[in-house]
Amino acid sequence: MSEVTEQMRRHSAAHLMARAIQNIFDDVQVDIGPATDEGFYYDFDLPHRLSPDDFPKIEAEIARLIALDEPFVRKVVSREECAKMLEGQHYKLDRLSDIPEGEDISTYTVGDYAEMCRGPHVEHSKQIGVVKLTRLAGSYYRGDEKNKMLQRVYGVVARDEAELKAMMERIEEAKRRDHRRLGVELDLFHLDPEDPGQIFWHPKGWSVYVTLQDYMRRKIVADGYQEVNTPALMPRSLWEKSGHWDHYKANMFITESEKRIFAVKPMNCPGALEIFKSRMRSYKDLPLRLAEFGHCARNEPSGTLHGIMRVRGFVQDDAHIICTQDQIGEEVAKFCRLLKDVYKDFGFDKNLLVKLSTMPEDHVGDEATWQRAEAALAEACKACGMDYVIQPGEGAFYGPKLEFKITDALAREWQCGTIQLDYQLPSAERLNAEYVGPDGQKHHPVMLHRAVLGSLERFIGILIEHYAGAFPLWLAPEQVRVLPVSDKALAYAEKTAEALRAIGMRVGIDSSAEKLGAKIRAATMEKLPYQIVVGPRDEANGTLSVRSRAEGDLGAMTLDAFIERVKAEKYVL
RNA sequence: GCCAGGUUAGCACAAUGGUAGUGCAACGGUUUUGUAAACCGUAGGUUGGGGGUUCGACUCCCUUACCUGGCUCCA
Repeated sequence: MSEVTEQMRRHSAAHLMARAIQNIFDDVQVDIGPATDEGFYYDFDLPHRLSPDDFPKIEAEIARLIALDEPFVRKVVSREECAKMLEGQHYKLDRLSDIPEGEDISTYTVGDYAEMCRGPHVEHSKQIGVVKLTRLAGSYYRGDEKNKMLQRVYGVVARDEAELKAMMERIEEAKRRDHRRLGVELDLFHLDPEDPGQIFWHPKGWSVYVTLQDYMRRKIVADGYQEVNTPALMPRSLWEKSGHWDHYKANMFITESEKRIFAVKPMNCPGALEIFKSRMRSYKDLPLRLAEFGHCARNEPSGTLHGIMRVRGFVQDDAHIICTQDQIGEEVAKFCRLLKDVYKDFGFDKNLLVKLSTMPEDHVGDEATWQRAEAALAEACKACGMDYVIQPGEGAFYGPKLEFKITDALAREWQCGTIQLDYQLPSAERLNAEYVGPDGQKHHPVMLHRAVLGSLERFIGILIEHYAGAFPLWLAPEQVRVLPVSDKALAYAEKTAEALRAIGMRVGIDSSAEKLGAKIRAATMEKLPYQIVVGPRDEANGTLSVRSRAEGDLGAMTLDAFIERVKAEKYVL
């Protein structure tokens, strides 16, 4: 028999949990319970409202079932036999009807408990190990919010108590990296419960923000973009023409002035097209790459908000490329090169997940155009050596897209970069953007919506967790702090700080009355890249005593030597 | 928005129906300090908001806002 995989153990644990819950509670309807990357879950519908207080009882029952060490027995059955077995389990029966005619229907039986399941499973229940339930959640049947919400129980599986403990410690470590926690500890930003989803950036957090933004600005200017800025508040008439009023109104913040309705922009694209339309455009102007760090507001449902990663007010490193149909391929490839170049600077180029979303059922435009567009996206990925997975039918109704995803400290995926093809917005039905072609006729251009970092807010959230708050030198809000050993060294400390500020470094001085040890501890807790200790001895020798976050005490060196060091480390990227 | 669980001082947490505490941070004083926490003192709260039960509520019930974990959605 084949080896027992982690997936098999998790999936088998899910079966035993379903059995345990049915043993304990009455009138349990079971849905499905797959293994996940982390553990497993199972969805139930039962009159009893499950709570974490129920976990010990359920875990004990699962442990009892595991200890019985019963075999998991697979059997191929007829549709009728399976339906008979599932009598009264209407979610399961509904799932049974999904299985195409002619396909094998298998069941797994363990002890007195049988379930329709594709498998595979462990051979004996003891192979599962230790099961711990971790959390409880609601989940719509078949993932559709129109359906009933079921109760989902999540759990993890470990070989033994020691491995379980190690798993729990990993979760604790991830929590320590959580950007919401570090954001407060490092005094980067705060969120006000009275103003949900809006970020108050503190001096240090804003330093990271503008440093990142300036970096991105240099990158895009070098790549042929021009930066623009468009109004935050735009009139209803514009949103009606763009289609947002019909399709996006629920997510827009709407306001009124002198009987006219305005909306805070949820996207920058109409603004970019207004600029394009402000004068007659020639095919010689294309591609036109208009970048905008525009502040957008989206009224996201309260349940979706998450720290600074999912908010209601944010800025994307947004740009709109207005081009001809023929230019799409080259523009997408150019974008992918830029994205890869940028991600490399953060170490995100390696485990990057690229998703290509193709034509949905509900779409505009003919299929041939869609196919060409999808091919252009796929081609661009290949040209840059990026693997991608296809998400069939997940594209926007106006065009296919590429999404670039990064994983946070708690293993959640976040979409950062994206490039979306849009045939709709520039069309006559929408904002009616036109250029004069070589034939002297007017044509509608194609629009590419794209962002490399996604929203700056989300990207910074990911960076905080990625670096565990220890920003690389170029991004650190305070790159160096000078620590005078006492007031007597204060003048020399100030002179040193001035010299470093003169080369554009962000420098602080700890002039508090604390002892040196306490100053070092404080700077260390704040994760500063460099600390420079100065005292009478340094002043006499004309040196600095340097401490690096990565390497500890580096001993005495001259100011010039330190400057050489930070230049080599690229204190500006 | 939906399901579940939370909300106690700036932060991290305690107090299971009977006088709201501890640590760090803050503030004041003393100490002038050489590589991860000097010492002493002070102040800080209508226990998220509102309502109810009770002689008495941080504690029990209802309601509301927000947060957390998922689901749906999404940068």
